[in-house]
Amino acid sequence: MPRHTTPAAAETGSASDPDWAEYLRANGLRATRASIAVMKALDAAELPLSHAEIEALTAPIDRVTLYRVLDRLAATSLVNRIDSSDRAGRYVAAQARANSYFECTRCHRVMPLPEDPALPALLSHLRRQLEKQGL
Amino acid sequence: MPRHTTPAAAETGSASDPDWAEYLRANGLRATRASIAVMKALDAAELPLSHAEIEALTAPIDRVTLYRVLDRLAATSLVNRIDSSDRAGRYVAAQARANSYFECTRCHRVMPLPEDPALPALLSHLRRQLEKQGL
DNA sequence: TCAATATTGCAACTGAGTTGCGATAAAGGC
DNA sequence: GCCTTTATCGCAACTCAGTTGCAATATTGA
Repeated sequence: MPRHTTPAAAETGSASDPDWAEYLRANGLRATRASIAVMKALDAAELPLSHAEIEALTAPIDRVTLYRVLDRLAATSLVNRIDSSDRAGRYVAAQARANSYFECTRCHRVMPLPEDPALPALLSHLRRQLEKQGL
Repeated sequence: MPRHTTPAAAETGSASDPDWAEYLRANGLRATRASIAVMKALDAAELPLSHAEIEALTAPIDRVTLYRVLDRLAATSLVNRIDSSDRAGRYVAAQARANSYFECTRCHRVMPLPEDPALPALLSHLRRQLEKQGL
């Protein structure tokens, strides 16, 4: 159940279930098990996800395949890659991309800036971090 | 021959040869062969340098030692670490640090922005890159 | 000069991402 | 629907930046 507007909303299944296969083809990509799964996962995600996080959500897709799918999606701008100072890229579905992101220097989670609708996620993250450190 | 003002200019050798050992000690660090060599190299550098580049300039210092020296210098803010999208950090002597840097997306060299005195280096870099690509 | 403590050098390791290549699966034509 | 072309997949092996453990060594302050 994607939270935001799905582009080229060629709906197929249930009322609001975007047709990722069509979406991918419309953008010149092949509709494969892997690329569809990745789009779904990123679309459903609250925040930018790392390769490892996406891998967990889309198992059992091979990790190299996943890198390649992400590269292709990023090359077509269906997905944006954000690089983080922990040297692990984070990926966001392009239509979900906020203007800018910042990064928690404790745990390297990448999050949008305050004017963004995802602000609640950010605040609760900070709260958890502080608790954890007893601050 | 450092191009910019050396902090705590306790001069020793020839007229304008900063005493790095004193400088390091004044900042609570030990004056070791490695840390002095790194300060010299970074002070003389035109642009932020990668670990590999610094290693070449300070040979024969062990690469792990070099990582540790850079960490310590960065922790004391005598050096700033800039991370680049090619996942390799670049280092600048703190007193040489410009306000902001940008990164060549072809080769990942990190350079200061136009209001900076290092602008000429940037321009000739761009020129070389374009030539190389026949653009 | 000497003891306490930080730094060094080496080997081994981690984690993110890449490359090569044969096997497999989409897409478009018929 | 079937077949061919072409892209994608999956696996193994590899690269590159950075880290960790630890014994040997160097620096500092008394």
